[in-house]
Amino acid sequence: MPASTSLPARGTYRHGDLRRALIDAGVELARSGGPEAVVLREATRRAGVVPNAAYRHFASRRELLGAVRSASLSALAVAMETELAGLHGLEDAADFARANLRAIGAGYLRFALAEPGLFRTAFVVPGDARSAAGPDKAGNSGLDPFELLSAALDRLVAAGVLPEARRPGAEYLAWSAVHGLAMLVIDGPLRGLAPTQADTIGERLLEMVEKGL
Amino acid sequence: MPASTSLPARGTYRHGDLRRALIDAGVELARSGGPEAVVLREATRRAGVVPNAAYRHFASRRELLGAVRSASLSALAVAMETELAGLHGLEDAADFARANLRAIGAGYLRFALAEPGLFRTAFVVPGDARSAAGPDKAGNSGLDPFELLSAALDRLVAAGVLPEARRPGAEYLAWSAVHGLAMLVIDGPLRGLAPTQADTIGERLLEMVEKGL
DNA sequence: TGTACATCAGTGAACGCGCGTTCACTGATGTAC
DNA sequence: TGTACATCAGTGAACGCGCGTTCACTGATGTAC
Repeated sequence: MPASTSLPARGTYRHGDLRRALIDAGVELARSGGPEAVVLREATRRAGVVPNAAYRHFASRRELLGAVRSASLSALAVAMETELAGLHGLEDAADFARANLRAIGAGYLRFALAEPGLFRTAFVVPGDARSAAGPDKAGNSGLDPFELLSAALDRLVAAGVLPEARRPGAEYLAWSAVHGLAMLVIDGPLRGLAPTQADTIGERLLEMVEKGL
Repeated sequence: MPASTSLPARGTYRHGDLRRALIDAGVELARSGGPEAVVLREATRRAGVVPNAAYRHFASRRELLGAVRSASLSALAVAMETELAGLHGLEDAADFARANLRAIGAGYLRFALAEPGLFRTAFVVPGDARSAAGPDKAGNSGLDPFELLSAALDRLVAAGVLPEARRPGAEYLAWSAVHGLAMLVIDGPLRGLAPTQADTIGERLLEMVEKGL
């Protein structure tokens, strides 16, 4: 006898790890369409489950989106860490600290260009208040994107490149520059830019930040 | 006899200038809720007209949104021009050129903070291809926001502050920095920031751009 | 080791909602004679 | 100056859509004895 179309494709009544499956589906949706594409019904469809089954694991669509947002931030952190890991052969502490900050920025930009949907999702305004740092937003190092940037700036101070007096709030300046370029290129008026052009501008932007900070 | 609720509130059958009224209503919607709040049916409701009447003036919701977007860009240009007009008593051409660029940036940031909904609408990706510059996006000077920035940078070169070699593409660097801060503050993780703090960071950011450009 | 039972993850059906858009229409306006 | 008529801006009714969410349910699992 043929399986009814309304019956789940999986053989068992229980799913196994529906929460995980819904987040994964949500991430895929976010990847291809940004935060507004994270539609609860579609996520359940992809998980092979009836729509309201989601409410066993999330109180609302917003809560699912929040989980997807954390996953996106975590992916961003990993991209930044990957870029950091690529640094090599820099003996001088000052050079290393500088390269560090550049790597942070380059990783950020690279991720934004490679995964615009996830990038936009990572920065959606969370519906619930609780948006404190947490391990679900972090990369392999345990630091989230903001903390990675802070660490790079601290290293810059430690190496004597950035005067201590200019350190407070420096996150916001560096972050603004890089975030702005990302936004303009993936979503804004610089949308048409070829990836190589975007890279070039990214280089110059990081140069400007380093010089102007 | 009481007016039927489905009849228009206005006395006459013809509206007068429905196109204008729909754009105005759309701008109000964008002001309070950003681009996604520009809902065709709500705009017609506010104009006191039946939903499909909008199709006499716009081919689709997207087209209405496009008109609202142009109006938002125009408002941004005006805010920048207003800031420029406030400059006074700068004899030295170099000082003036520098103040000029700062005013452009400050106007941009001020508008983003004062009208986040319109700001976000101004930078929504237009559905139709034709997004060329046009008078509908411009301020009183006839220049749109991007052109205002370009002009300020040109002045910087003319005054000998910015080396000619660094001029090409400088728009993107300056724009990125300011746009990024705007985004982080109105929509992003810096949402909670007090306006005075935002101003302070804005100042420092413009300093960084000037120094790093 | 085997059985009874509580737990609770997922089902099935339905809800109300507001949206964008299409259709055939009506009646105010302005122009030609 | 007055009348006939074409134009086309706005009406009225309806469509299909997919969404988030609620309800009472069913049946697989794991635990207590």
